[in-house]
Amino acid sequence: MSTQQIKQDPLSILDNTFRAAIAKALGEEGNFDPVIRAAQNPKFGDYQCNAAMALAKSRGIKPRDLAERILAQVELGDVVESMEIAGPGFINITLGRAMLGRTIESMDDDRLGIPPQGDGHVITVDLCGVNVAKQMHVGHLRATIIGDSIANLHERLGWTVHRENHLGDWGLPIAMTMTALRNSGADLGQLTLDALNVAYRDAQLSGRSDVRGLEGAIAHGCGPHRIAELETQNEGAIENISDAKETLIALQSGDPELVAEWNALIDCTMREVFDTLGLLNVNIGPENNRGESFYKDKLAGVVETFIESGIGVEDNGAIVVRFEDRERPLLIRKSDGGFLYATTDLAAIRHRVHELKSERVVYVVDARQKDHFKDVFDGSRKMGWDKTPDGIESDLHHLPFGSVLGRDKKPLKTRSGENFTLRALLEEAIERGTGEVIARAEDFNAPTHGMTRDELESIGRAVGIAAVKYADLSSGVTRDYIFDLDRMIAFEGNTGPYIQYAHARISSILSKAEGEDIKWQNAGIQLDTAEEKQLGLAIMRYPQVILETAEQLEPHRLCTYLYDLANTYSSFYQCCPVLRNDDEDVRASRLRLCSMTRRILADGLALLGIESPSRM
RNA sequence: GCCCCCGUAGCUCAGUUGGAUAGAGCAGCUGACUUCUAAUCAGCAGGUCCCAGGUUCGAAUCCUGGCGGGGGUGCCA
Repeated sequence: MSTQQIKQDPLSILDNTFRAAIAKALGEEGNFDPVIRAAQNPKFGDYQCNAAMALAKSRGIKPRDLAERILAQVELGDVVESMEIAGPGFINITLGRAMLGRTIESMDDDRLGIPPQGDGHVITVDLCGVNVAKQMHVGHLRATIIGDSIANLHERLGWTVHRENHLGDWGLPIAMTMTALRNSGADLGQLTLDALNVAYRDAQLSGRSDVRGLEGAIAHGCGPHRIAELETQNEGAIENISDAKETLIALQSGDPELVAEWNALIDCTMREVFDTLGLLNVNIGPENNRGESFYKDKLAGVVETFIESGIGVEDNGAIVVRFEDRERPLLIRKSDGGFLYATTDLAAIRHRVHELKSERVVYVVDARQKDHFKDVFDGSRKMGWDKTPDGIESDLHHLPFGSVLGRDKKPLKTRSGENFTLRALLEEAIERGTGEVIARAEDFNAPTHGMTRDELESIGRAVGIAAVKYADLSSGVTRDYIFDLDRMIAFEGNTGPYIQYAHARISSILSKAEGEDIKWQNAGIQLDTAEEKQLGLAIMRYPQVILETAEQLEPHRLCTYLYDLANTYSSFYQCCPVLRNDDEDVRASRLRLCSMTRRILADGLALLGIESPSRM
């Protein structure tokens, strides 16, 4: 992914031209980065070339002299309107309006100027990651919507995308929950996820016992947090564990009754999970389920392979992988013969890279598992498991996201100390959004006035969900953030609804133009006013933003761009009458600018998993 | 103990990968609706970029050492 893939736009032309000019000016062979950047301040033009200073210094020339020599080599015709040298050796570039207009016209196709990157690129996105018998909570919000957005972006670029919902559907915790449910005589067919969740928690509390783990933790100087946690666990009963282990063994060996119960457990969980995912408007369904159980029969083989290659070694009865640069080993088999989540993750990497042939595997998992993924990735590299069948080194990438906190800056809990369910939070957001939409529809002049209750609720849902998702996606993924519905639903400034609103206003203009049978689809784009030109420059940047957002795995870059585009449009909207303009050519040009802006806003929002109502 | 992340305006955050006078939103103040949707726009005010060194033409950004907050740290996931 690089700028070179976008051929026709002024930015690429500037890049290529200055690249060549620098070599000529220096009289040297070589590929010099021309450091073309958008100007921060309009008084410095639209773009600038910042290469002269660094290059001049290392060659003992005056930067401004070098800038002069570079400029003498540059032949850009009408791509630029003017260029001048400023400050220590900046070359400020003002783009030609006609060329800019033609560039935007050329972007007016079904790809909006985004170059395809087809050729069989494959990516796996590990996202959502719900656990069977547990409610979705805010933690899953991020793993779901960030992952969905990353997947969307790569799809948009023509990649083959595997969305993998790595369910926690196997192992002792599940067996313990099943045992607890059996003992309580519950009817699995009638269970709600709430009841399941209670059973899960109770089973965890009553069953945890880990004397060896505690000793190890103390011996290895673990933090007080971990030690206290393990001590608490030890206070629980031990018998439950052996019960659960029996259940697990029976389940493992295919006991039909248990397998049926296990499936019922999954069905019960996923019914509600998919309801919630439906509210969230993400593209994740049953076809994306590939949980831990998928890998259960591969774990013994994984460990054996590691042992045979000498990379997995025995230590106190356990099998570990050691690394040269860290003390912490990677445990892949417990001393009691059981496997760990690292084992499953290794099997999953093997599958994703070797079977699915992914050249990129992105794990959208919270930041606390950073060390774990570092170890698992390095462990798989030691085995060469990061190589696709074609020998490509796969980019194994943990995308660590920060925690969602309550207003007290502590993990979000209800009064009684429970996790909020994600569904409850989303429903509240939808309620707030709907209330707002209905209130505004009461205004006789509102475009939504007179719409049916169903229509208004549909818009309200889109607005409420947009508020939550945009608030999450618009700040850097690694940061923690405070879940504050009041702020998210404020709908002013840098929010999802603000962008939706810009989209709705444009839609309104375009539908009026259609009603008046005004033709503009093939109009020449004119950028005579400052506002039109700024809008044109913003439109032009879209393809590059998409490439960078996908490459860097940073959805907030797209958010920042969309906000800037919506904002730039609003200034244009204020200053540049469209339908009211008497000049047919100007009117048609502006309509085409409106159309491009609307399509980019809708496309960008869609990539974030956010809907774009045409009225609100 | 060791490792990782974070620290930018009163609050919430950007900062184009080292460029010019550090930018937005919210909150505050001033102005703009008989007007294509005011969920808007134009403007004012607001800064020890945690601290101290270093690297260089140039540092919020890179390197070193501190301070403060959070997280992780061998048989849980």
